[in-house]
Amino acid sequence: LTIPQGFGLLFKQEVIIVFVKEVCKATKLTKKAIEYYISQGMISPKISENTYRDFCQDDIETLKKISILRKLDLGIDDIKKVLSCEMNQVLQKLSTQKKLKFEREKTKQLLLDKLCSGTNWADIEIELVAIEQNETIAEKLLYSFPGYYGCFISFHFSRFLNELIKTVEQQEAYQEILNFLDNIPTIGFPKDAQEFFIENTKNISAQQIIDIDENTKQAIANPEKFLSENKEKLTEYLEYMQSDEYRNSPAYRMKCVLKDFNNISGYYKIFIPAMKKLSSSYKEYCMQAEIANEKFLEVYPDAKKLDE
Amino acid sequence: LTIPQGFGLLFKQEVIIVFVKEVCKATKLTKKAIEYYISQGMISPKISENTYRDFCQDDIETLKKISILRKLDLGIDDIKKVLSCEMNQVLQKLSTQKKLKFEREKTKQLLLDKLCSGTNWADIEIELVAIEQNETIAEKLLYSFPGYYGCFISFHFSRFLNELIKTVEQQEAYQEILNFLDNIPTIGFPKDAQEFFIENTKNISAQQIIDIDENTKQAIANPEKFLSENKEKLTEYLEYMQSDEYRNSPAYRMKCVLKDFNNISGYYKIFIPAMKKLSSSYKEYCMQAEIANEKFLEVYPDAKKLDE
DNA sequence: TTGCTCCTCACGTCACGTGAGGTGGC
DNA sequence: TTGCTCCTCACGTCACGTGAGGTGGC
Repeated sequence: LTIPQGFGLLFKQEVIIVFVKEVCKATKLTKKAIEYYISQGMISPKISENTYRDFCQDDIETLKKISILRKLDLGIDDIKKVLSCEMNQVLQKLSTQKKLKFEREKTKQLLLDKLCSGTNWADIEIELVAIEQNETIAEKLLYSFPGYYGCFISFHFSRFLNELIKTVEQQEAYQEILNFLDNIPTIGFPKDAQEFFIENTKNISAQQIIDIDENTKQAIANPEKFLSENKEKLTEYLEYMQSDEYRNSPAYRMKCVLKDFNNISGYYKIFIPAMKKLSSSYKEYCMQAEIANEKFLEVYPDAKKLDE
Repeated sequence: LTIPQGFGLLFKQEVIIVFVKEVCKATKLTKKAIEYYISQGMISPKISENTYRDFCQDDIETLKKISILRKLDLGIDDIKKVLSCEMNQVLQKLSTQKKLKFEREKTKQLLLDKLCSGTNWADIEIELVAIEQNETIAEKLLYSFPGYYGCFISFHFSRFLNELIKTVEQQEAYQEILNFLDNIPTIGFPKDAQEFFIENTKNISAQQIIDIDENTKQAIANPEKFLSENKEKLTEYLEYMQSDEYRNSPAYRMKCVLKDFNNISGYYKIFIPAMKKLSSSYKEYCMQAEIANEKFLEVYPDAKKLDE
């Protein structure tokens, strides 16, 4: 749909108005949908003398984008954010949120099957409680921490949150975690650090985040293999980490910001211990991680310096 | 929550009323949710003289079930069906529907990531069209065929429906399929056959359906392996298929019903050829299936009789 | 009287869909 | 005049949430 508006204006002083119906065709949206988006201020076509709306090419482009984002299940408010240039920042969180929801849906799916094949209602209910607990923590993690970091730890920890709470100790740990996460906003990231962080990590996609997590997992599960297969990369990496280039990079500054925050907020002192109490699979993972780290330091003793 | 109503009535003629608040506690539902379910006729507690509602133990049990089913994302109408003893029949379809939706969500997820990492809008739009086409066909298959059979073929074919329509021939095939599926209700399964079918297959879970499909896929992909690994089972199976026991079983009757229907409805003459035109991966699959079948008949020539 | 529970009724949500009723140009 | 498009306005959807305003028992 290209409008020969130039010709119209040039030769005849005639104004060519683009009507809704054409816009509907071009965007495959209904009239009512378009009217709704107008009412939401997402586009603002001029209104001509005869009260008809006049859509410009920009309006149509915007509507096409809206249509796509709606089909990808974004809500109107999120679409507004995406359109107003916070695109990657918003999509990153939403994509992660969808991935997390996805895992829960999978579990619910299995529960439906279980119901179908005769499992009793009480057992299903118990498992549903576990799913909800997982959801609560994962969502709070996602939105308590800025940008990429929220996506990462939310995804990282949700893996360990599928266990049923059985003991009083676990129940207490769950409460501690909720308290911790509810109070994060008050402690908060320093605002400039937060913006800096978001700006520098907004282009990392949810898939990349998962890949990073998955790689770490594999490395920890089998450190010997990881160390032998990645000798060159690791040497390079360690060199880079000790270089001035790194010390002056945004990555380094982000690391420092995170470290400070984790110390001050109680991430290390409250959150991590509570997670270990809550989830035996997480505790197990931490133990493996420690072993892997020791093996790593045996091979690369220089790396000790980096932690200081 | 057990109410000593017996005692109350026996010794004192005193009526013990169970109030909403207790029901809220017992079911973890809100008052408003409970009121809504009452307005929908899902429970009908008596109303005592002082206009207070009096919930019985049955009401509470029903509410607990409703709560669970809502958390599993069933709508109110579906829940009504489940509660009115069509449980397995409904859950089977819903579970399959969810699985299909699930796959689509996964694809949409990837599209979100693609958008995030810079893929242009037009490419995303094209892929969205493919997802919608898949959805249209899969949904129609699911609800055009009764019980287990609808679940099975819907799931079976959706695997091959992720290709983009590029040629005119594909577009035509797509239309043929839609026409075919829209006219199925008019041809229809004979009603008694349909009931018979649903009755005999309602206990098959969505997971089992997928497993069956997956097994077939594997067998076709590598027939030699399948034939050598399942010698005993296959011999047993062929014997059973030739026995009077089988000829008198519901399974046999169902097979006949299906075969007749597939001949009359145009399933073989219209639907299958159109699918081959639409989807190259399905065409490929069919060719493999034919090869596998020949190999099978080489080893078990007796099986030829079964097809007549 | 106060504080508690219970009730009904009305309106809001979200992203539109479905008419009803009226205008403007050919 | 007829048939077409355009417009606005009101009400419906789904599964409740959020008050408002009033009753009943201790």
